[in-house]
Amino acid sequence: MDKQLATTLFESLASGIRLDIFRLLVKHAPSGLVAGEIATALALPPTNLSFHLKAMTYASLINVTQEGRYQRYRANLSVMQSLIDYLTAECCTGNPEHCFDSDKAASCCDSGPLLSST
Amino acid sequence: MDKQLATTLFESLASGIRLDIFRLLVKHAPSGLVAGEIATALALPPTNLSFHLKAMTYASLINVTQEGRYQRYRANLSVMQSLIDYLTAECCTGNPEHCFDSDKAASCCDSGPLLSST
DNA sequence: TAGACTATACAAGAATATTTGAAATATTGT
DNA sequence: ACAATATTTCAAATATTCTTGTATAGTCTA
Repeated sequence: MDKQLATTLFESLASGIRLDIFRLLVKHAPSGLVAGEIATALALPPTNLSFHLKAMTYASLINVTQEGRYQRYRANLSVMQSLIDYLTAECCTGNPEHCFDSDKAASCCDSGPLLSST
Repeated sequence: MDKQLATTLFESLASGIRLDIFRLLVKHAPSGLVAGEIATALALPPTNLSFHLKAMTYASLINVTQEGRYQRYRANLSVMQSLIDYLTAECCTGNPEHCFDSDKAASCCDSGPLLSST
């Protein structure tokens, strides 16, 4: 996770429409949805949806596979996880003990629960 | 954490400059930095920095306190934590068992480690 | 192959964000 | 009060993103 990817991912989430798309796909993980289902669910014109799906796919926030004439989209949950790691890792590079207030610090910077599985 | 706030926070992180600012402030938590120090560290013209600081402050991603003629900025780590919660909570609302692949699912959706402190 | 269906590519305009310098505000020190 | 310092506000130029319609490409069924 470098800065460029992180920025691109945040851009992908920084629009109400794209956030809706992502959340919809997360709710429908792991089967995903085809473009038409997303368009219906969110009441979006197909071209506009396609514009956002393309941006999100380029950012690797979602994945697409072809199914006949349909395009099936799925949330890329592992890159999302990496982004979360990237965000929280920051708080450990400097002064872990000061990162969050007491209890939060424990969950972020110790070998404890928060995002430290690897 | 509603959608509006989440979108605003993502917008705040969706620029290389603002991401740099945030990461810099996270590294300097909890003391923070005054505007001039940030401008020097990132080699930014003061007006441009001010523009971004204002946006980030409005989004509540950072906080500001006045110190004489200086403005001291600090990363708002708890709102960041809420944003992470918001992101990962999504994967639990639908099909937790399918959310991440096996091991990842455990860290995200069980009462286990990941972001489940509350 | 024809015809229907799904989705994307392209292009133009509308809307929004970014950057910068000049001016303004506020505080400190003499 | 005056000059110096720190930062913000404002306005204008530039750049980027978003939205939509039309046209295009691929796929399915008969």
